[in-house]
Amino acid sequence: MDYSFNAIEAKWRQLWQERKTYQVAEDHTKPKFYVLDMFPYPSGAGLHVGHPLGYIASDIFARYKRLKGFNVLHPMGYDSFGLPAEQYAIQTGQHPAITTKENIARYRQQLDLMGFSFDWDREVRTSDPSYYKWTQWIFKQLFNAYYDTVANKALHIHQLIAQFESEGNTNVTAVHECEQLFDAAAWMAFSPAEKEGILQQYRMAYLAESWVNWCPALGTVLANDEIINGVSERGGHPVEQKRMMQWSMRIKAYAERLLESLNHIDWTDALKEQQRNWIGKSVGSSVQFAVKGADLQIEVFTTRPDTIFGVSFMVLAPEHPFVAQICTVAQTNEVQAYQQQAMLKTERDRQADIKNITGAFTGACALHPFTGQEIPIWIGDYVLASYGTGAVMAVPCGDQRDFDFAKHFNLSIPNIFANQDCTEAAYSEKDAIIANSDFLNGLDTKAAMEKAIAAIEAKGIGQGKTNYRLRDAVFSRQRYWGEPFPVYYQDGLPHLVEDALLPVTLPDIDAYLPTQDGEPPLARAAKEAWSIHLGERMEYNTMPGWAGSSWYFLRYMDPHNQEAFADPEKLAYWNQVDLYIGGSEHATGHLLYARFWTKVLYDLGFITFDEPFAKLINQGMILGKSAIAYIGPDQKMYSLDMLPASLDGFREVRILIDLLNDDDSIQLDALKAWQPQYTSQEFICNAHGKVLVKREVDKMSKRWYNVVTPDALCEKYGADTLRMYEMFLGPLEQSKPWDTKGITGVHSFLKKYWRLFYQNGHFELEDSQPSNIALKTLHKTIKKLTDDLDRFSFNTGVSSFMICVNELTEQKCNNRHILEQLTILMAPYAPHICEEIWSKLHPASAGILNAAYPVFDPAYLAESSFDYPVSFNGKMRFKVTLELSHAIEEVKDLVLARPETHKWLEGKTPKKVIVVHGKIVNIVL
RNA sequence: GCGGAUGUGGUGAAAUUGGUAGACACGCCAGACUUAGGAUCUGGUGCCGAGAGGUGUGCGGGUUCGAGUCCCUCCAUCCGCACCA
Repeated sequence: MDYSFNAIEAKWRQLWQERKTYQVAEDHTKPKFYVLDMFPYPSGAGLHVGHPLGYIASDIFARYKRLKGFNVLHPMGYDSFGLPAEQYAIQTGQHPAITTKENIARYRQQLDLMGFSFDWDREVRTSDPSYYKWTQWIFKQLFNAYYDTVANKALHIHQLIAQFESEGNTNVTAVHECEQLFDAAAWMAFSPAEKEGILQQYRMAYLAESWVNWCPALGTVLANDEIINGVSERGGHPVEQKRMMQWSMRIKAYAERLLESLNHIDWTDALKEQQRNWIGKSVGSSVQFAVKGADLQIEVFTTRPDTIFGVSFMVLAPEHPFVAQICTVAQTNEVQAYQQQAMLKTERDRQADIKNITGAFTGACALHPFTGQEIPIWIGDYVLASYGTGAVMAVPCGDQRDFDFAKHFNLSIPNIFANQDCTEAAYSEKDAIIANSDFLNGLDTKAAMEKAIAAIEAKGIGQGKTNYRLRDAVFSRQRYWGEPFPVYYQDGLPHLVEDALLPVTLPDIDAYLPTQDGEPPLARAAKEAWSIHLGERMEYNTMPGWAGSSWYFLRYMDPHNQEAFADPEKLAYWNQVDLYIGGSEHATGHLLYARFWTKVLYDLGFITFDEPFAKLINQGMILGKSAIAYIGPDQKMYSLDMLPASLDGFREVRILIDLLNDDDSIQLDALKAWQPQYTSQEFICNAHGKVLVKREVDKMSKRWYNVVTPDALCEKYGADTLRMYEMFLGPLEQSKPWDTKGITGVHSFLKKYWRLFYQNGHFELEDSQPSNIALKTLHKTIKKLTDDLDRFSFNTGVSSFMICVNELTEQKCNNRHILEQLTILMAPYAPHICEEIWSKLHPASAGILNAAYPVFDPAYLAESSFDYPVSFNGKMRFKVTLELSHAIEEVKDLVLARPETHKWLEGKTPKKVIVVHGKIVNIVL
C-alpha cells in the first residue's frame, strides 16, 4: 500500500486539533519544560522555507521532551507591531491592523501545514490591546522605578522621594544624571515641575534629549538602515543629526549585572562574547582638562591614565557642547563648516571610514593638569558624542587613531615608552615601561595606572572610573504602528494613566504620516479618537518594536489573564524558558532588552528568576539560490555556456527561480509570460536548444526572485518530508543555501520506512523475538538519536534514521517490537506518519506522545573483535581484525607478525609502535 | 572600522574526547525492470594515475607517533553595529 502522505497529514492535523492534543496546563506531577521560538513578525510575503527551520527544531525537541515525560510548554505568537505594515499603510491608506490580521492568517495557515505541536490557545499578538495593556503596565513600573547602587537593584521611586523629603539627595545611592545637590527643605520648596525634572534624572524610564537621524523632508526620524549614503532610502532626502526629547530606558544601570549573569546561562560563547562587547566594560579614569582662558573643564574618560604625559592634543566630538564657546573667531568658519559636514554623517559611517582623517582646530588650548603645558583642542568625527564624555585626551604614541590624526595634522607625537619606537605607528600594547612622564617614569602599565589615578584623585580633577559602551536605550518612536504610551501631559509634565484606564488604545488617524510641523503621527488624532484623553495632550510617540518582545515569553504562561500580566503561581511553575531558539541577528537587541526587563521585573518582585532564557540556540539562515541570466549588448539573452570571453556590455538579470527546469535552464515561454519586458525576448540557446542560468547564493528574498515557500513542498512531498529535509540540510546553527532537489532523498526514505510495515501489500508485522542483528541496529539508533538530540544535532539524527531503515530493509526486518520502537524514536521528526503507524499498532491509544521513549541497552552493541586500522607514520594502510581481549602488547606482536606489515616496513625496523586499545595501531618508521 | 561566525568532493554535509577523512543524501556514470518514467532496484563515484601508488579538509608555518580537530600568520565569504524585525 502506498504512503499517501497528503491524506495522512490532513487526517492528523484535524484529529490533533479536535482532540486538543497539544494543549497544556500546569501539572505538578510532572517536571516542566519550556521550549520557545522567537516569534515572527508577520510580513506580507508569508513564510519561506527559512522561517520554519528553528520551529521544526524546537518542535522536535518539544515532542522529544514530551515523550520523555515532561510537561512541555511550546507556544507561538506574533510580534505584530512594526514598520512594514506602517509603510504599507502610508502607501495604501489601509489601516495596519487590517494588513497585520491578514498576514497573521496567512502565517497561521502555513504554520498549521507543518504539523507543529504549538498550544495555539496561548497565542499572543503584541499589537492586540489585551496584550499591550500589559506592555503599558510594565512601562509604568519602569517609570516608577530607580536603580539603587547599594541594594544593587531597582526600587520603587517612592523610596527615593521619601529620602528626598527627609534629607535631600546628598546621600542618595542611585544611578542618575542629576548634578544638582539639594536638602530636604530645598526639595519641599521645589515646584511640581522642578520636582519632576529632577525625578526624570533618576527614573528607569525617563525623558531626555538624545541624538537621532532627522530627515527634515520626511519630517521623521530614520533608522540607520533607512539611510543610504547619507540620504534617506525613501526619496533620497538629506538626513542630519539632531537632539530630540525622547523616552529612554536606563539600561546602563544594569550593565554590570547583565555582564555578570552571562556567566550563569547556557548560551554559546560567541553570543555571550557579542553581548560582552556590546556592554563594553572598560576600566580607567575620568580626567578634567582646564581650558586656557575660560572657566571650563573638559572631562574625558581614558582607559590609559598611565599615558597622561603622552597627551599632545585633545579631540572633541563635533557636537560637543563646548565647541561653540571655545572656538576662536579666526577658526569659527572652519569649525562650523566641519560641524556641518559631520552632522550629515551617520555614526556608523564615522566609525567605518578611518581612511579619511578629518578634523578642525578650534583655536583654543587646554592646560595639561600635571605639566601645565598648552594642548591644542581639535574637533574630529572619530570621536562620538554618544560614547564616554564625547571628548578624548589624545595620546598619539599609544593609540593608533590618535597617531593617525596627529600625523595627518602634523601634531607632535611625544614618546612616553622606554625602548619603544613610535615614529611609524602607535604602540598600544600594555607591556611597555613608562618614560618621560615625571612621577610615572620606570613604572609598568599596571603600576603607572594606579599611581596616575591616585594623582588625578589627589588633584581633584577626576577619579578611577568604570565606563560602559552600552548606552541607555531610546524608547520613543515617531511612528504610528506601535504601543501608545500610558502617558499624558499636564503643565508640560508627563503623568501616568492610571491602571484602571489601561490600555490606552491606538487612536484612528487620517494619514499615517508626521504632521506638518514634524510631530509624530499620533498628533493627528482628534481628542475623541483616543480611548482615554487626559491633560493637555496624550504622548504622541509610540514604543519601539522591542517593547512587546521583551516580555512575551511571560505572557504565554497565562495569556488570557485580565488582572495581571500573568498569575504569579503560573510564573513560578513555568519559570525560565528552558530552550530558546532563534536567529543570531537578535544577539544584542532583543536578547539584551529581554534580559533587562526580566531583571527589572525580578527586582520589583513580580517574577522569581532574573534571566529569561536558560539555554539559547541560534539557528542559521537559509539562503536562496538566485537565477542569473545574461543579456548582451544586442539585448538577447545568452545561455551561460554561450557567453563570449568578454562580458563587456552584458548585464545580469535575476529571474524567478520558479521559471527554471531541473537542469537550470529557463522555461522560455514561462519567462515571456512572467514580466512584460520579456514578452518578445530573443535568446542565444546552447547546442541542446537551452538557455542556462548561473545560480548564485543570496539572502532568500522576494526582491531576488529566489523564494521557496513551504506550501508547495508540503503539497508535493508532505510536511514530514519537509521537516526532515530541513533538518537534514546541515547543522541548525549554520547558514546554508536551499536546494529543493535533495528533498527526494528524504521522501524516498519515508517511503522506505513505510514499506517496512507492509508484506505483500498488507500492513503486517511478525511478533516473534527480534533478531540480535535487528536489536543491534535499533539500539545503535537509540543511542545515536538521544546523543544527537542532547547536543541539538538534528541533521545527524536524520542520517541515523536513514541508516537504521537501510539496515532493517537489508535485514528484511518486519518485527513488531523493532519497528514500534523505531516509530517512537521518529515521532518527533515526522509526527504525521508516525502517528498514523502508531494508530495502526495501537488503535486504542490516545496518541504516540503518550508512548514511552525507547531506552538504550549497551548489551546489544557489545563486540568481541575490532578491525584495527594499521598506520605507518600516521597513514592508514590496511586493517587487521583482532579479538578485543588481546592486550596492547599482544596486539602489537600480532600486527608486527602480519605479512602486510612486512611489506610496508620495507625492511626497516620500526622506531616505535603505538597501540591504542580498540582504536588504532600506528607504526613509526 | 569594531564585534561575531564560517571555509572539507560537482552539491548539502559527517567525523561528539587529537586516532581509519568524505558517513548519510543530492547529482553523475553503468546496469536491471518497464509501453513509458520526475517510479523502483543493483553497482560505481574526492582528485591524479593503466596500475602500483601518490595526493587531499581556504593559504603558509608550528606542536605531535598521529592534526579537519590544538597554536601562530594570512586570505575569502556571511551576519550584527543601537529607530528593520
